[in-house]
Amino acid sequence: MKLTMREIAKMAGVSVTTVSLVLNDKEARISQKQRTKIKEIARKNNYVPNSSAVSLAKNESNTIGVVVPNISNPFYSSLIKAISNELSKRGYYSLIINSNDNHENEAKQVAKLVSRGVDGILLVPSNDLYAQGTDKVNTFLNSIDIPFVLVNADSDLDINQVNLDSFEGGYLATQLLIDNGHTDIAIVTGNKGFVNAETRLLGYQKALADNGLTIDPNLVFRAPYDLNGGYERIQQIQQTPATAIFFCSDLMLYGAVKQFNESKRNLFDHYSIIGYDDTFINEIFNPTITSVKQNVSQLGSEAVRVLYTALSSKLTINVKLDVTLNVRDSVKALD
Amino acid sequence: MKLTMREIAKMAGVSVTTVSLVLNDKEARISQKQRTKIKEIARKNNYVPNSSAVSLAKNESNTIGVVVPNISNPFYSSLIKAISNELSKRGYYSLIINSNDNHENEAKQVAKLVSRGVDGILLVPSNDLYAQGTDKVNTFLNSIDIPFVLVNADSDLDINQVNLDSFEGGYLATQLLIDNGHTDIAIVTGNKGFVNAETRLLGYQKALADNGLTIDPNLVFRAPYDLNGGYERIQQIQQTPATAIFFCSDLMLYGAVKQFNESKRNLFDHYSIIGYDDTFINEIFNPTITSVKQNVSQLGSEAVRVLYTALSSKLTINVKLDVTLNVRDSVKALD
DNA sequence: TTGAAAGCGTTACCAT
DNA sequence: ATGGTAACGCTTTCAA
Repeated sequence: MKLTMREIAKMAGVSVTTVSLVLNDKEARISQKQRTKIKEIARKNNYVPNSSAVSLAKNESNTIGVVVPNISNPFYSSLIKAISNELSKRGYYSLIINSNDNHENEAKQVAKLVSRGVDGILLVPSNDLYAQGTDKVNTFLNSIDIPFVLVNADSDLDINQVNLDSFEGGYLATQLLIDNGHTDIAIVTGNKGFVNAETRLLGYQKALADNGLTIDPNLVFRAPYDLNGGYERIQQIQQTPATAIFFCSDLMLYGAVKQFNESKRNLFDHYSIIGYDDTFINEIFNPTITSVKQNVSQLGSEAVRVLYTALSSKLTINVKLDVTLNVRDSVKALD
Repeated sequence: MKLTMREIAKMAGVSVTTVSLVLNDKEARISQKQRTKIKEIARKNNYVPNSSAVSLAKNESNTIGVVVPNISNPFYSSLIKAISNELSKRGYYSLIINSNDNHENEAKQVAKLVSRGVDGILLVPSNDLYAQGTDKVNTFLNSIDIPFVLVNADSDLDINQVNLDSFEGGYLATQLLIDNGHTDIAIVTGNKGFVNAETRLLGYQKALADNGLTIDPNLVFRAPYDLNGGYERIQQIQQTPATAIFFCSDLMLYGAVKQFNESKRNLFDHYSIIGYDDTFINEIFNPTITSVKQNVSQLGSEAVRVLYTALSSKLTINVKLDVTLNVRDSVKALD
């Protein structure tokens, strides 16, 4: 059965203080004899500390709350994997919560996590939250009164944040299309306010401008970052002169592929295509799909690193990670 | 700052007992007046209970450990989503741990979870564990001395387990192929011992036998359930007279598609294909891919339900969930 | 209808 | 070098 320090103390004929000191490897002045004896007893009886008691006494839980919009989305699940591996490496447990991309639920979950006594929070915000506008976002962010870091999103606030460089992503993708001779380039970015949607659009626009191309607002489309978003927008894009399309998420791209398949056509025969996220499935398609590759595992480990320092210091850190292009075969030179 | 019951009690001019009773909505004999007054104070000051203290006092943590082989694998991430949503619905937190498909790490993580004081464990075992053989598996399973349920795998032991019916999956898939006139049907199942690998194979064999077809051992292939597994096996399958292939995971199937694409051929032109898991991407391919559909969210919620009853009772439950076939276009009649 | 107090398993301060 | 004990914030039994 569950053994307590008190019992070990009794067995060893010492006080609980001594046991605690020894079992926690404190630099205290305890004789080597006692040390080995106590440790031996603990080991033999297979002692495990009661973490609720430890948390209560130390007022810390060794647990980090991780809030994400959708655990099963490929991007988020890779991120979670990176985060939880890094956290576990540092001796922390992760309490992973699904906000279901709903800002009210998200707020509720964060509150519960705080009450639960987590030491800190890694917040991967929902699009639903960001769609509420900056004021709402800021109010929410400011209401979190324990150490936390905003992951995969930007904020003007002076808070800890680590994000991938979406501007660069938008720029690189667009530049590749331009380099291949395209001038009528459509973009399908996230809905108004959605996480990273504006930044990717800005990168796209800057690339066009830098190359002396005009920015045609009729080539800018918006949708949720999912299958359906792409499925619907591709139907409108066909009304435009676009020869190339930059989808700001691979899922959208797949949705477009599906739409074309349904009418027995091949999306890639009609357009040069570039996606975002570099989902593993991109190399399975024919042609293989060029996509903006985000280093998700780096995003996760940086987020943990930043939170870790936030746990013991007051200054805020703002990290922006580079992205690259994984060039494959879905972009063809326009002739 | 953090408010405690003691402070609320002081503000309300009552005892902590009363506060506790009220805030926990106990059926106790407290006047309605006090009730509203106390609740009001708590609400206004935004009181949240300290869960470490609650856990310590009640000797339960309201958290469940969930161990999975790979958080970012589409199948597991859907399962995690279902589990954690269901758990949260029942007021539990989930401590999700990645075993990285390594049985030693898996054992270590389970031990940590126990010491952490979780109320129970949902174990989705690694293939690496099952590949060690039944004895090792049983020893490990028997060593877990808190309520737990084995998820997505079978065991001869008298323990709680909930799994999808892999025999049925194998049978249905094979029957569909047979119904379409195929007699030389290759199967790529998991490696020896891998979770559900034998059962799917048995379903395949039974379907062949039931239809009076001979079971050709040369058409049985084994591989890890991943991209590479399919990529490699498809090269060997081409040496056989097979006209149809049953991949026991969609990932394997994608690997085979990739192999064909690389040599400018289309897998679906050469074979009737059926996969397993019904990953969302299957409807994006051309042709869309037929696959064995497992009701993952049901698997998750059943697992939670079983664990929930296990928390308060001693009898063990063994649940097997039906699977269905999601018939699309990748299986063609042989003429 | 309400309160006092013991107890949950630790930690950490203060003695000795 | 070691021990006593308050404290952490809550639940629960027993009394009033």
